[in-house]
Amino acid sequence: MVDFIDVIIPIPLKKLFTYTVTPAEAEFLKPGMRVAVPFGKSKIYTGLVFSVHKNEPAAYEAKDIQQILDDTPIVNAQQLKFWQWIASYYMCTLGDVMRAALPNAFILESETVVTKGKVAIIDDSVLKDDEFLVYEALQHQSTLKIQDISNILGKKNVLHVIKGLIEKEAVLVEEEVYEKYKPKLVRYVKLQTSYTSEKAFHELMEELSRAPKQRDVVLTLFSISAKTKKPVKVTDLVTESGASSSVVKALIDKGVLEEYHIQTDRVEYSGEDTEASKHLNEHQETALTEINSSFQSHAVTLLHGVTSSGKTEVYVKLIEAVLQQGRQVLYLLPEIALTTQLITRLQNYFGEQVAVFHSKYSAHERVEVWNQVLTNSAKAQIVLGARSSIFLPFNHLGLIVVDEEHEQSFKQFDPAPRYHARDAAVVLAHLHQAKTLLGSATPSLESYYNARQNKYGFVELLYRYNNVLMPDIELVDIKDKQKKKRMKGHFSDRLIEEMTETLAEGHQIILFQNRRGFSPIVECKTCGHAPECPNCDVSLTYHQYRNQLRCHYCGYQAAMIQDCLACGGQDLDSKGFGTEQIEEEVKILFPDYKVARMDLDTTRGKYGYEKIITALEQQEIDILVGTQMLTKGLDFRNVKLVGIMNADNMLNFPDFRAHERSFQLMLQVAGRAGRTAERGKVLIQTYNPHHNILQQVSTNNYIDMFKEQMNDRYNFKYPPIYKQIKITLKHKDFNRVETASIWFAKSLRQVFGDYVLGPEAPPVARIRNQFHKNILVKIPKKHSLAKTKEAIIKINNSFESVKDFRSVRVILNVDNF
DNA sequence: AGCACGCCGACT
DNA sequence: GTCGGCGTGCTC
Repeated sequence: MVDFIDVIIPIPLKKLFTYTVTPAEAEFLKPGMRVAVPFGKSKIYTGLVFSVHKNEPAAYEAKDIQQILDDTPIVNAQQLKFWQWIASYYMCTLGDVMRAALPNAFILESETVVTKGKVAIIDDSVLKDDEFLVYEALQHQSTLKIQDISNILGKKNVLHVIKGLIEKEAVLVEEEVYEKYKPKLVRYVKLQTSYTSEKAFHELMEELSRAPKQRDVVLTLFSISAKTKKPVKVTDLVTESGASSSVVKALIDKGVLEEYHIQTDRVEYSGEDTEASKHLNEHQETALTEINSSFQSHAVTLLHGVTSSGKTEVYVKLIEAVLQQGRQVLYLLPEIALTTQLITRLQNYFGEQVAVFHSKYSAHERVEVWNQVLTNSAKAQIVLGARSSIFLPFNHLGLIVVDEEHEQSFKQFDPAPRYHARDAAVVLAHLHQAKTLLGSATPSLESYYNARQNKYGFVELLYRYNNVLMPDIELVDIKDKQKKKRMKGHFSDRLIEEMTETLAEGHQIILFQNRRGFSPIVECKTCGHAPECPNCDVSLTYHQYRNQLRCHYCGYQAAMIQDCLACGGQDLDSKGFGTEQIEEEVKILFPDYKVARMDLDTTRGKYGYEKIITALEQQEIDILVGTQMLTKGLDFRNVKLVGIMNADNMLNFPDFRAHERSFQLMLQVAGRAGRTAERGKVLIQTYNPHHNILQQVSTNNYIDMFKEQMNDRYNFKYPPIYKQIKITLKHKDFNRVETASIWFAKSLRQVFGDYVLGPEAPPVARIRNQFHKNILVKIPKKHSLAKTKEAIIKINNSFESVKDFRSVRVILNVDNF
């Protein structure tokens, strides 16, 4: 009887792949272990064991596995279930999920390595030019990688050359697999055991009397180990003794010292002792009690707590209780809010038990966190992480906190799986029979709706900490101001007044400029021509600080043009206004104050973001101009005034959630003002002060906003009343996407009728030289989501069997908002 | 997704 | 006449 395993391969193929294993291997292998498997003609991939069985595949002969990579599973049974849920709900393959879930370092890939062939000397004349170059390079270097050969030949396609060389037996190729993760080892030294006796030690000192440096090192080592009674690191020894590391090396070579290595963690917390969690005020206390009782009847509870109400302290109390039961906690945050501010705050309470996991971590650091969670290490009882941390190998999860629940960045858009971390977290918690707490000052409509439907529990926290008043929000009609000539650039007289006053009092100011949808473009005043991206259907945006034109979609950059490309006119105008222009204007209006800017450009570096935040905290900045980034969970004590430069561009954004988002964004930004004793002030400049959303923002009226928006959602068949799936088709040939999308939409209409919208070209119809078409399927609550997806998959399958359509890329995006 | 196999234009 | 372009099909 032969044994088989089914494995997941990290490529977007719908099937699992079956390999043969020996009975001993079948006994050893468990689902969740990694194996190296041959795949295709020559490649070796990392597969993840999904099941071990004895069903021989009928249609083909299974290959043998190459190697087993783990001793114990690195993915547990609950995760595999979770992966399957993600794959089926978000309509992607298990391979896609595997790619997203496992730290990169776990996924080994083979690399083709070229070495010298058996025939020792080859007659040069039989080799072609390219072949000779490779052959010669191998005389100097024992191995070459495909990439090296590409570089040598200056070509991309080198496979033919290699093939020719193999035929002539001039080279051999092998597949080499690299273990990407190497534990970080720290060098330690100790005295050789033969010198540990007092007598031997004295003799050693005598012996070293003529080598004073070495003697010093040995003495230092002796004193450090006497003091700390712990292993001594080489680095510590070097710093303490002031000797160079070559002295230490000499001692090791002599056999006086012995060198050894201990595996260490890259991710280390070196903080003070933990402090006790704060006492809650009466409102927080009530909220906590309500959350706990809500958890009795609901697995998910939404906490609606206004900005600065002290939600974090409530979370801390909940987390403490869960930790006491010996269960793990996952604390999810939008990437951008994962700043040192919150991390240190939690570390102050929970010390070493907090592990952090986000995209700025290196591959190795991620593996370490993964392993800590997997082994339920004391160092990872609380994981603080961005959306991808839902994939960590939890085994005793007791609570998931999703903070800033309304943030759209919880949804993954680009590579599959296109999951929403908040929604996936609810499912994950369910698998662990854990509770989920969603927290926000401005809940998403879908969560609030779920709470009103009693699907989720609901708790409110409506008082700010220390009973600070909510900021006073004032709307400024800039249309009127323009008419009366009271605008200076983009600043109304009201805003300038308030700014002057605030600065005079020694407080700080935040100016918010929503960049999206309103970027500075360059336009010729003579002919109206604006330079466009050669790869995408968008105008290029002007970046002052490097005097460049850039495309936000594909990253294309060009030098700023001197004269119009169409008519040669010299009079160019940079339209629109971004953060840069606001910054310039502020500098002119308030030359005596320090202005800084926070947007994608200024926060690019590794600590760029932290630098600006710290500068603001230290009050080195008086006025901060920024984009959305400003909204995310930052706590600035001294900011008193917040100015929203233009509310209209977000309100008019072509998206069914534009109003909801504007409301959330404005209230979040407003929340940055006056977080301590003094009441903050918010000025919102707009052309349309009577807009309902602005009225609701100014009165902080969530309920009205909710009711009105829900009414729209109901009327126009949008989420959360209807579910929706977006289907995007991409191809470099416009006509092909056109016909393909019409065909696709027509097939969908045969099943779903009027619930299908499109095909429609998105606002930017061409990105990276690919034309896009969107089709939207709306699914009423009464229809089964599973059946709908089945039908879509069926249509997609027949679509793919049409020869002309096969090269059209189809992207399915479930809950595409 | 890669990667090999197979059929048509621009160079010696 | 070849070299190399990328359309099509398969991967246990």
